[in-house]
Amino acid sequence: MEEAQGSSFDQVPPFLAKTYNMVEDPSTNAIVSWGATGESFIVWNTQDFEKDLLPRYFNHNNFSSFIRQLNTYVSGFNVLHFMDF
Amino acid sequence: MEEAQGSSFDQVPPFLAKTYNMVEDPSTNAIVSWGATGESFIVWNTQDFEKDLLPRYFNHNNFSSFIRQLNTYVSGFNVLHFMDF
DNA sequence: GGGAATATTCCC
DNA sequence: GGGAATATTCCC
Repeated sequence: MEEAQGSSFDQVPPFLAKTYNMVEDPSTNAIVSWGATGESFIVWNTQDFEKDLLPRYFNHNNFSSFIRQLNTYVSGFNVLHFMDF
Repeated sequence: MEEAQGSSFDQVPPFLAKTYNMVEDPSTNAIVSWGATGESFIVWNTQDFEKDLLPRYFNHNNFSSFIRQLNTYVSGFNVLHFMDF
């Protein structure tokens, strides 16, 4: 074995690890959750997502800032759906 | 007159304008205030400064992050004093 | 969407 | 202290 220490998350950029954890957390599935195939995630409540969830993981509560950085990592991918009420 | 619009603060980097306003505010003089000559500022209570004041102006509450950026603007200057209790 | 400016963190 | 990586904002 070459690398023995740390989880595989150590090699994932912080932004992606945080986003994964944020979507993964079952306690917030009413706000954001994985899509049916697990290849997308769905923001069910944009207001709660940006004002409540984002600041738990990031230093801001702006949806657009989240999208800006998401685009730097997954540009061109169809990884998220939005839902507004 | 060349430039007619906006205050002179428009030309000041955001970090310096925020820092100026933060120090200038008389209501927080117990936490941070100008030094006697007005050429320095004094942090009287580091805990309150970083946990209460910084987040009002910046996206963090870390003293070291504040100092890091201060150094990019005023490197080599003797502009602040610290006081710990 | 993304380039660029600025901010924040991380680490030496 | 500050270089570099990353994050956040600003603006097109």
